Amino acid sequence: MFSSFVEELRWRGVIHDMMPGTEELLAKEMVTGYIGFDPTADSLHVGSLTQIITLIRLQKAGHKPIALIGGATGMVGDPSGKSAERNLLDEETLNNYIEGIKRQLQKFLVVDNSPNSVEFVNNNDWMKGYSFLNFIRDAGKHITVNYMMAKDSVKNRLDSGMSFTEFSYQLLQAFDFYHLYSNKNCKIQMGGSDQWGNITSGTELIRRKCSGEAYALTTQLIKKSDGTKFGKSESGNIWLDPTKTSPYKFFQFWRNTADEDAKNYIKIFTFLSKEEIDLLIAEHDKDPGKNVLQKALAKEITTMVHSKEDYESALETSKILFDGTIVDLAKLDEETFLDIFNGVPQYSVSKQEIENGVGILDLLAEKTKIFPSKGEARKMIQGGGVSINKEKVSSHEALINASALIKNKYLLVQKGKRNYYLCSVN
RNA sequence: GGGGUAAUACCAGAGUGGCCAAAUGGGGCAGACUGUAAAUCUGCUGACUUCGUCUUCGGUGGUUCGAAUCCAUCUUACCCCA
Repeated sequence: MFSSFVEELRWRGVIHDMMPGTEELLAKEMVTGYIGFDPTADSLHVGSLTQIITLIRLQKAGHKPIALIGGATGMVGDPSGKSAERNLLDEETLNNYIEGIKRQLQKFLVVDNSPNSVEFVNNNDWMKGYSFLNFIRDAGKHITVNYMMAKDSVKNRLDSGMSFTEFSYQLLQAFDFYHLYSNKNCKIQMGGSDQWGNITSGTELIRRKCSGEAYALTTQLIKKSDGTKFGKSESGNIWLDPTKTSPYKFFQFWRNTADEDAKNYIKIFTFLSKEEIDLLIAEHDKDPGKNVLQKALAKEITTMVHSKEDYESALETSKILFDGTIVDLAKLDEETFLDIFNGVPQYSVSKQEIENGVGILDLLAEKTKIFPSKGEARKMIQGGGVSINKEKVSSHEALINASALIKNKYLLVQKGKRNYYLCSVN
């Protein structure tokens, strides 16, 4: 049963690199493996999802996952993949970040009584009381600067410069691995492909310090077919925290996956079986216009990250916003109506103003902040990009009055096809 | 330390006295087509309450009726010599 883990990752196409012997070890016994999450924000985003899922798969294969929160490493900053030195976070910010990330991880990785239950650790717990002098004697003595300099994360920065602080990062992370190896018999560290250098510093330290054998497995960087960065939307990062990215927007993010990407993502991000996925792909190929894969993706991931209810309401909202008519909207009772617009930006306008009739530009740019200026609102209207109550606004001189209100209270504004805003009057 | 070259909007990159809010490409936003895709085509892309007004071409000061463009100086970057 243990053998399935690497096999599973392989057909899902997520493996980037492995150290020789990794697969054999995983086939032989229950292995403890860890992945580190650095607190660089108060929430994880979809980019971290790959690693969370890898941990879950490890556990499903019968092994024991450890999720490490980088309370200590977060104080230093990982130079991997970074072209310039970063600013240090202050302690208060960092603590907020740590708490936020811990809460999220706990939602995905549930602790139970089984021998392979997930375990949470924070490297600050063993680093905070560890003196610099002891560290450079215990860990530093075993790793040469020459070895550290050979890492890409360092080499790439030799021209532009790099502080000693960031240079030390790989040794800190290596020490984490060593610590977990000797205290928790943790033999594998996993991570994104950019972590290879850091991870192998760890296996090296383990080998030199206690002649131990430890292993590394890294996952592919998630790519988009159009070459842009995965995990961003026009309005920024897609966060896992529902207050930062609403479940509706989260759902839409996956719903809008390109055809070429959907086939990969469904393997990478869902727990559907090979049979189920093959079926979905076959169905998708028959009629790509039906977006079978995108719908399945959005369903699986929204349900996992948020909840079944959130998925259903996002689906319902999408149906009404994209396929519904204004009549459908008006028919809903008020509670359902508001529910639908839960994830949509809202503005309120005074009743008085609407009753007197308000110019469309005033409404869009002044009464609300849907557009930053009248000029921009005008340009968008002239380009045919603004709709009110699903009807295209044809003139920037249009006047909005009470007769336009849905349910006597609401105005639905659309910027383009996919950006909705709700104005309520009171 | 000496010499050369450069700095233009989100990025790249033209422009070298008035026709310059500044070519072109990319990116972004929107429209058409479609499938809430892709590709393609079209429009917008310094700010502002249209006409029009205002602030921009590394900083500062100058020449001129008029400067992104000429001069001086400073800053920064790259290159060459030491």
